[in-house]
Order: sequence, then C-alpha cells, then structure tokens
Amino acid sequence: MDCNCVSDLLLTPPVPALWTPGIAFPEWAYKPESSPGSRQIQLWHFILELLQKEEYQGVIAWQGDYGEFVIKDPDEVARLWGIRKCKPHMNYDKLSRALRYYYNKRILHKTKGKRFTYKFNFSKVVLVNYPLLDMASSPFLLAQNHFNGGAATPDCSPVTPEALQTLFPRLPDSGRGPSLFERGAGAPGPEGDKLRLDSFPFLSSGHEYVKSTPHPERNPPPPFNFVCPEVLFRPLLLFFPSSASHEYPCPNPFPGRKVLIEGAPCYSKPPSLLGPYTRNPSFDYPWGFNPYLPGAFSLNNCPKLPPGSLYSSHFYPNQLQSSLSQLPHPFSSLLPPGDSTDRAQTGGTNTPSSGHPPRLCIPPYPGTVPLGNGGTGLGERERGEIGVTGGGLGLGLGLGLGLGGVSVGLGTGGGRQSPTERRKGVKQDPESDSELEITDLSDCSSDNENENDFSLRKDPGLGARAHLLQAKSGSLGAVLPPLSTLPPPVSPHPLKSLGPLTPPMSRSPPLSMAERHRDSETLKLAHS
DNA sequence: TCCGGAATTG
DNA sequence: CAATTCCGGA
Repeated sequence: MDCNCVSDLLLTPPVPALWTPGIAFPEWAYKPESSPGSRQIQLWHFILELLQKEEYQGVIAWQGDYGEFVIKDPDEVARLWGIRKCKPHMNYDKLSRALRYYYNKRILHKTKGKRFTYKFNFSKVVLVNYPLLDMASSPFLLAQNHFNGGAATPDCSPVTPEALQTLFPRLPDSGRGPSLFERGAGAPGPEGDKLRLDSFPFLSSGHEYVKSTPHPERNPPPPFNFVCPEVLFRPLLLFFPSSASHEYPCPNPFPGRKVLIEGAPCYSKPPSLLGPYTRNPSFDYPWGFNPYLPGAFSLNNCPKLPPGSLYSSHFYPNQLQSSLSQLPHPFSSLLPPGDSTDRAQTGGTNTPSSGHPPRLCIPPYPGTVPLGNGGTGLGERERGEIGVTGGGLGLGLGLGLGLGGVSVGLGTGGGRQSPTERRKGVKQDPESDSELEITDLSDCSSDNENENDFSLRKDPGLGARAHLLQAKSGSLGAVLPPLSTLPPPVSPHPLKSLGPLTPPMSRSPPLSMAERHRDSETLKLAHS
C-alpha cells in the first residue's frame, strides 16, 4: 500500500503565514500530536474538512437539512480517511462504524431513510468546542432550548434585548437593517422580544432554524429560552485559525513545503472579526481589506477547521485580551503594544493588508442554495459573512467582561464536481429527524446534564465546567446562514470605545473557574 | 444498508 | 480514548 499517509486534502495552497495567535495558545494547540486526548484528527473533523472543500463536493456534501450531509461516495471518503489515518484497509463499513459511535456522543446522527446521510449536531459541536469565555455565572442571554422547555433555570435569568444590545453595541437595534431583535407587535412580554435567530444561528437548533428561516412568516422562530452568554461568546473561537495542516500523522510528504512549523504556528488565515453588516463596499475597512467586496474571498480562503479547539480556559488568562488577541489587525492592535508586536512577528508574512479575514465554511443554507443546482443563480457561489462584535463591559449586566465576537462565513460550494463520482442517486427528501439543540454546558442550565456527553464526562458542580474546558475535542466550522439582513457598521473602530485593556495576559495566572464564577456572582449581586 | 456489541489498537 | 476490526443481526 502506498500509504504516504497524506491525502491531497488540506495540502492545498502552500499558504503563507498571515497571522499567528501569539501567546494565546499553548504549544500543543498547534501540535495535534501533542494535544490532549487523542491528539489526532478525529473523524468528524475530517468529515467537516471534506465538506468544506469544494473539490470534494462530489464525494461528500452538505445536503438536505441544516447540518446534514451526504456521503456521495462512501468508498472514496473511506479511502481518504484511510489515507489520512494511515489505515490502508479502511472502508466505509469501518468508517461508518466510527460514525455510529458519534451517535451516542451526539456529534452526529443518522438521517433515517436517506442513504449515507448523516447530520451534524452543530449546536453541540460548536458549544462544546468553543468554550472561550466563561460567563456561566453571568447569564443573560437567551435562546431556544429544547431541553429546558423554555423555563429559566435558577442560574440563568432572562435578559432583555436591551441587555443584549448593551453587550453587542454594534448590533444596532434600529437603523437600516432589521434589528437583532424582533419586537412583537404586542406588548412586551415573554413573546414580545425575540432574538433574530438568523443572526445567531448557532444559538438555535439547526432544525428549527432551517424550518423557520425560509418562511419566517409561516414558521417564526420559536420564542427564546435562556442561554448563558457564554453560548454567545464561545463561537468566538471560531476565529481560531486552522492548524489542520499540522495534522498529518506522517512525516511531511511535501519536501520543500512548509507544512508544520513547530512552535511557530503558521496559519493560513488570520482570525476574523467581520462586521455583522450588509455588504458595504464603500465601507473603509481600517486594515485595507473589505471582506464584502466581490472577490475578497476565494474559496481557498475558507479556513480550515481548527483541530482540537477545545482550549482550556487557562489559555485565556484574560478573557477580553485573549479575545482581542484572536482578532485581526485593527482589533488585535488594541492590545498592549508588546502583545501585538510579538504576535505580528511570529507569523512571518503577517501584514495586515494582506491578511484576509478567515472564512468559515458552513453548510449551505438549504433554503437558499439547493445542492446540485448546476450553478444557476445562487448556486454558483453565494457567500455571506456574519460578524458580531461586542464592546463595552456589560456594565448594566454585571458582566465581568464584555467583548464578544463572532465571525462566520458561509460557503456553499456550488456545483463543482468531485474527484470521484462513482456512487450517485442519493435521494433527497424533506424528512429529518433532527434533534439539534442548544446545549448549554454551563452552570446556566442544569437540565442538560445528560446532553453534555460530548465524549466528556460532566462532573457535578463546578468541576464539570473545568472538566469541559479541559477536555480535548475537536472543533468545527461555523454554522451560520447568510447574514444579509444586518445593517452596516456604525464605526470602523467599534472597539475603540473600549477603555484601556488589561495588561498583557502573558503570565498572569488565570482565574480558576470557581474564582471567576465567584467574581461574576459578586458582580451580579452588586448590580442587582 | 444500517446497527451496535466485542475485542483490539496505538 | 477514538477509533479499527470483525461480525451477527435487522
């Protein structure tokens, strides 16, 4: 067997280092072999990687319901997987066995009745894998949650749209675009304010998102539930650049090509903080790059998925700062000078002007991009980005921190044909047994304990969170729909209003979960 | 085609 | 621990 152990996958462009995260990550974060846990690419990572690459559209592709994908060519997928894992005898039977193990972990589930069709539980994946900010004790966000029946848990109080607006001042509640909130016609009340779930699809279940968005008037998103703010913040880690190219289990098969720089991570994409706004070509992006300009992104700009992205909290001694350190130039430069300079230099060709915001490929928005439409209309390539930045310190909310960012790209991957197209005829039917849910792993909700088994064990009490944050796991791309409904930015420097940031986080001892919990509790009390 | 148990692997 | 391998059963 010619197991050179490398598929062509992910070896695509010999991308230059555009950005490095600086000190925000521990060494192992860039070295999959040294990451905690399995330290090797996980199958679902791999699946997502394939899904993200248009050249594999004929092998595996998003199709059907939100998060649903079809393995069009099981043998080829198995072959690629076998190559990646140096398992020359891999076949679909074995691969599917591995996929079946994901059922229990709720990473995947099978779409019954559809051959080779599975569905990601993105909510789970995203939330579990992006515990960037520990704000469990400062609950105020809402989202639907199938598992608590809409009831606020004792630890999680409801929040008003105004509160959220405070946290995300750049999300206008009025102006050119629809508000982040849709205020019901009736009097304010439980049903009066609804977050636009299409603005935060990761907060909603894929199932309902899909069903509600295409025809909101007929299928309005369900009313809110309560979700701890960390849910909203966690996706910040979606910015994380990929180190997928580090993941080759075998020696660099590309002599002369830089594949892995140990200790000096080489990322193909900078993290992104795109505004949650409509495309506005005239908008003057301070770093000289307008992500909304046509051609700003190529498909290759789609960042690979970060492999083990479950970075434990101690990587972020200072959450705000850590968040900023993930951001592209204009934002990261808000960091104290030492910080940003260090970071700027580790990356080599790290020039702000050349740094393209990363893109996160996500499943196509079914209502918009039917697969295999042959490139008609939207099918060709309709991309969208959503970004959410939040400034302010959540003053009225008792929040211990106040920066959140979300950036997501939508990659639909049009109708390109795949390397192989041996097996065809996967039917598409509207049936879906989606069980996607908002899973809040924080203390915020105590109802989801048995839903937290993302191959993790939840210990009772605060230990559970620490456990989660320590756990190793994978990550995945964002799951966001086109964000064409958000209004343009108000200011190119939304974060400038932030006061001086805390000193370099570098070696400051991180707060423990419990400590932060206490702090937040204290703040809450102080503000209540 | 899909499922999940069981043993094994690295 | 996350598969891999094998397999009997639905």
